[in-house]
Amino acid sequence: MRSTSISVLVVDDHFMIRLGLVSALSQESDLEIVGGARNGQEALEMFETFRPDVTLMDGILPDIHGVEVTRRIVSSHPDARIILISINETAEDVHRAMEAGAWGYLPKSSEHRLLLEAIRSVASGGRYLPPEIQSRLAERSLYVSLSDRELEVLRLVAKGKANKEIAEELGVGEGTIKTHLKHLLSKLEAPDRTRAVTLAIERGLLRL
Amino acid sequence: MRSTSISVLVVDDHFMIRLGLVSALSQESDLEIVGGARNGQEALEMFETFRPDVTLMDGILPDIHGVEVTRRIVSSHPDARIILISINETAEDVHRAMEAGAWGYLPKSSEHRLLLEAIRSVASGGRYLPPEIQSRLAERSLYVSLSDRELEVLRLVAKGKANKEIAEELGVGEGTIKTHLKHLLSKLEAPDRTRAVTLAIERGLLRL
DNA sequence: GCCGGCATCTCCCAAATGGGAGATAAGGAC
DNA sequence: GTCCTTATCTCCCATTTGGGAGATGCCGGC
Repeated sequence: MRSTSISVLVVDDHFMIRLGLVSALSQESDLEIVGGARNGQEALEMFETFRPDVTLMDGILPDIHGVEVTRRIVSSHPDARIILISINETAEDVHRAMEAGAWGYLPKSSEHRLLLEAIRSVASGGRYLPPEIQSRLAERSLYVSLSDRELEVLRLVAKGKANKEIAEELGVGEGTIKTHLKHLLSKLEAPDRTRAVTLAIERGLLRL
Repeated sequence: MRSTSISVLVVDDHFMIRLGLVSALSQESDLEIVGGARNGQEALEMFETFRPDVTLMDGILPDIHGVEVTRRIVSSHPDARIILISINETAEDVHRAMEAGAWGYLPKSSEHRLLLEAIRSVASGGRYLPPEIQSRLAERSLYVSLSDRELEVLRLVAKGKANKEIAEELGVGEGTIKTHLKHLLSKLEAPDRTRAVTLAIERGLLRL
């Protein structure tokens, strides 16, 4: 981490967003953009190459989820400073980003000032969360974690599979699937399987 | 429409995208950005004020859907040239954008060159669709239109409502809801209500 | 060792779901 | 006028769903 200027790596598959970020940061004398990655693979490679002070990472990438990329980078470089940027501002999402080792979270609608504030704050070792998200994070009673099996079942439910079909596909009894369903319905507090799917999508547990 | 330069209105709720577009266009001598709107309401007002040659419109806006904003502008100004920009590149989406009167469609991942090409093409009276989308549009056998009522029912299904609850909410008999469901299931070729919801989301018919 | 979470399985049973078939009425398109 | 779509309704009925209340074996944490 050089004292003279903060090096920044931008990771986003949308050209327009990369351009917006670059244009916002290039006006600042203490920030220097060292690279722009279009997907998770490129992000991992570029991180190794440039070792940026701060990485701005989009949540949704064509290959790997941004949270997963963050997890991988942090596991090999615990001192990495990553700010996740996402359209999706659910408490779920933020929670998982933080858990993965991100140091900041920015909604895509953030103004110039907040963006710079976040980068500088994170570069100097601080955390950054937008105020309205901090408060929502506090009352995150809605945070639930589904087991791998439950998530797998839910994914098949989202595909329109019936319990019996899911049972065949996973090679277990139908009763087992019903039990998993029963558990995940109660975890998500969903009245039925359809709402369980839409809730899981809303909370970022499931992707279409 | 001035012959000297093309005036452009940018509509997007994400600051970073607006910045990206502005920075991409400001380097071009024949393009002039006359305004940036953050939502549908602002877009309508700004369009009236500036009468831009070309409007770049995001598909997802906080208040009204971009396609709907397009429809409204075009209905009062049939000569409006609007390019829809979206993350979502389903044939469905493009089809509805075109139907609403848009003259072009751009994925958010589009590079600089395509963006400028689209603006200039549309400003001079042409249409613009990315090549890979044109071909997909041709084989859009999957395009189905749900009636207003069917969509309303499906929205409530996505919320986890049972047929009986939906019937009460809409003030009709439960049998009626079942018929609507039956019709929309067959239109979407969905095996059950859950898959109907996820399919509708995938195809951009329904938003969470 | 004990306990909690997970995955698996077993009953029972009321309620919801979805398919089939058909009918009526209103409104628009050709 | 006829045809089509939409919305409304009515039967019937097999299958599915989801809740309740268990039990077993396994693994990891304390």
